[in-house]
Amino acid sequence: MEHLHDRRAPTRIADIARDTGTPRSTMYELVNTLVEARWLELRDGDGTVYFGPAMHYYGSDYLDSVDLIRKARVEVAHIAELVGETAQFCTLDGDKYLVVLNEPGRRMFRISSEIGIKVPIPWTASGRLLVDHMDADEIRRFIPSEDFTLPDGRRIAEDEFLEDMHRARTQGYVRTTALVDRFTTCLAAPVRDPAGRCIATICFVVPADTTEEAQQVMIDTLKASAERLSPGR
Amino acid sequence: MEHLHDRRAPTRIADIARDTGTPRSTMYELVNTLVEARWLELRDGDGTVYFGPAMHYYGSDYLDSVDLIRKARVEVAHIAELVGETAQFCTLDGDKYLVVLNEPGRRMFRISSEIGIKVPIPWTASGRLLVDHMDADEIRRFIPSEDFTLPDGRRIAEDEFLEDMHRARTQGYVRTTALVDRFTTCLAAPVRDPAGRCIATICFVVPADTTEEAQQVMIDTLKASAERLSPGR
DNA sequence: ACCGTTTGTCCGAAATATCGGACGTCGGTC
DNA sequence: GACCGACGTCCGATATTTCGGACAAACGGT
Repeated sequence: MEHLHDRRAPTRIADIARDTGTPRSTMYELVNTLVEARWLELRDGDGTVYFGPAMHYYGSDYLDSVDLIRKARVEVAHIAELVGETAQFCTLDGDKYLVVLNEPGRRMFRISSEIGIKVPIPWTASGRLLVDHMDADEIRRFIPSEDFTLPDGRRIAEDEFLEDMHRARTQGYVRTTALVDRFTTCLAAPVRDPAGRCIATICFVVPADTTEEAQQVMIDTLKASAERLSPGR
Repeated sequence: MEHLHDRRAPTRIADIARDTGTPRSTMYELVNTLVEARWLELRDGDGTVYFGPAMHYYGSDYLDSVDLIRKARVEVAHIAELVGETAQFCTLDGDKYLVVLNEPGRRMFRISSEIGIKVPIPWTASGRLLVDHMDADEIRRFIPSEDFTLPDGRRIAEDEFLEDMHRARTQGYVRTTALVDRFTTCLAAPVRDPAGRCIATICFVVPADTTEEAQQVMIDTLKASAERLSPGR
């Protein structure tokens, strides 16, 4: 299952066996068992398998069972529809950033969601909010050093990151441009627990050439949503 | 996992063991393994377990991988936001009706979704569309006789069902009131394949006292969405 | 038509998980 | 303070699954 999630594509059984180092005969038995239970599904008739409907049912049960996520679903759907851009709800998972909810905007430009994919904290706007309760030392210990290197090889200076973080805390939102992707801007606002600690973020992913006025509207929208999601406020 | 899905609530390990007839020690080992993999999650500190985040990630991958469902997500989110009522996307699973997508409306009146729960076809509005390619004989063979009995004991006459079905086909939508629940009206429109066969439905679940004008707007909305979802049209 | 590769199934030996019971701990009740 | 039931862990015997190799069928390129 993990392998399929990483590949994010229907995969042939023999390939799964080879790439995970599992004996072929074992993988065939395993997959057949899981297909019967509808955890997996045979696709296309070309012998590939991928996740089946049972995963969706169980996943929905999970979403409904977590209070904050259930509320966030409503907010994310609402603001994505309102603004027409891709909206997300994100948290930390260990020392990585994680997209929990993704609602694509009307713009059809990125189909694949990144739900469940872990990303280095410094690569993201939300990351600057999610660690803003730590001081410089704690952050250095918490975020692996290599995570400050972007996919294109550029390196984010540590004090630049800390500066972003402090500005974000005073402004109540954060904006980053051309971090992971040259043409994308991210806008994020913090969801905070009663102690003021950022436990999640809600954000927009928009083209970098979006007008400043439009971005201001989005920032206000995000702040309002984030406030509604912050427990005990 | 199936047991948790049926119960739809965090459950204590010992209860799962008892109710599924599994030895207690086995269930403890099993649950601990799955908790480590984040397929399950310990809740509340009261020793209950329920689905974990991994199920959500895998479920999202499934939704993204099925073309019709991916498109339906956009439609359902859109019309739920537009109208402010609960919208759903449904299909058949064997001889049962199944909610695949559920987007709650602004009305907060039913929190729990029914995603992945199977329901007898005659209990639903959509059911009258999903079998409308069959003749009376085929339907009699396809739908178990006991499924024509509603939860409150009333029985739906077979020719009444057939009549509903034919009316639905000519009108392009179906409306049912007080079927499963005395105060609820369902409005549904068919998603059809190029051969004209109903492969899914998109529907609203609204209070029975919703005005006729509002319902007409919803019906038009549903028909437009269903048309957009119908492949090869 | 040929041959090398991939696919899916089958088998017995070896590795692993399950089972059922025993046991210590924890909270409530009388 | 003694008793009771529920929780969680541990253990050896037993049942199940995995493994690796063998094999036939299907496929693709020359």
